[in-house]
Amino acid sequence: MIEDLLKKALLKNTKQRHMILSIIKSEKKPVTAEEIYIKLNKNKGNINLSTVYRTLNILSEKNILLKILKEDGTASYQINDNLHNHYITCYKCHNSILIDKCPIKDFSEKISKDTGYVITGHSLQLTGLCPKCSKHVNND
Amino acid sequence: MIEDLLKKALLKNTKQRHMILSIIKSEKKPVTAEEIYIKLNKNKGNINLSTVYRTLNILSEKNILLKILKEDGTASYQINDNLHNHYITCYKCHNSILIDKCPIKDFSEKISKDTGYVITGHSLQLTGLCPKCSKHVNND
DNA sequence: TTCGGTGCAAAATGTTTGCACACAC
DNA sequence: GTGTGTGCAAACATTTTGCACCGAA
Repeated sequence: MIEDLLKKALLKNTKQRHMILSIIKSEKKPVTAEEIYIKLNKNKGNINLSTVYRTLNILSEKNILLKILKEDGTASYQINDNLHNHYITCYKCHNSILIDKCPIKDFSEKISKDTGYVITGHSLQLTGLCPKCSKHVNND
Repeated sequence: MIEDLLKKALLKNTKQRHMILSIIKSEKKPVTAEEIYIKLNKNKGNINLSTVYRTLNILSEKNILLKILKEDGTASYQINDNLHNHYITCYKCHNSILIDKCPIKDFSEKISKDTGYVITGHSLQLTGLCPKCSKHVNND
């Protein structure tokens, strides 16, 4: 429940936060602030973009959301459960496809043991050439 | 040799590119455009920041550099050899430490086989709590 | 000589902030 | 009622772009 998430984080349960979280929850892919903002206002939510950013920041700090950085440096967010995914993006055509299993999970434990850090999140982005583009490569 | 790198990428061997690449090569850590710019002009290089950005972009596209995104969405760059590193950053005190082995290397092959993508780069950033901070956590 | 590269200034993009008001607790 | 959260507008930081000139091949 969204209310519980907010309570757990000691945050007030406002209409805005509720709507933002429910959009993120309903998505399978990580979403950007802009995307959330657009969806909100399609549903006549009338929520300010600053509020979206502020909410995303505070929820990431509290580890309720996972901040994912895309190639271009913009951020996406998803619920920080163990079901998240990673993508590989073609640097030519910008197509991206899902990697069906998070390779970090297995590694986390080892890293945690080695470093003493409690690992709460990670961001992984692979880049490459998709099959189509790698066929007609001439290095340009 | 820097000239060879540029030749290989079919790029002209200019003074600016040479200086930028030699700064990146001399660093152990990934460096930002700004940092390169500052170092350049300390060495009275007098190179424009746009040029730095353009160079970094083109060299990343050619896979000579690896673009690394930091938590805040800004980019750093390092030479794209097999010796690069990853870091884990504490979300409280922002300390970061080195992870001594890149966990993705082993995975790349499998992913490449599964997806048909040619994997040319990746960006991995772990977040967590360092040992010191995880001791006095009370969720704020 | 040609075309790619650079410098400069200006714009675009994504994100953050200060302030006054609003609303959850 | 109090203090956290929000809307708005303005600021900010990073990165990109248009254009004229420059210089490597």
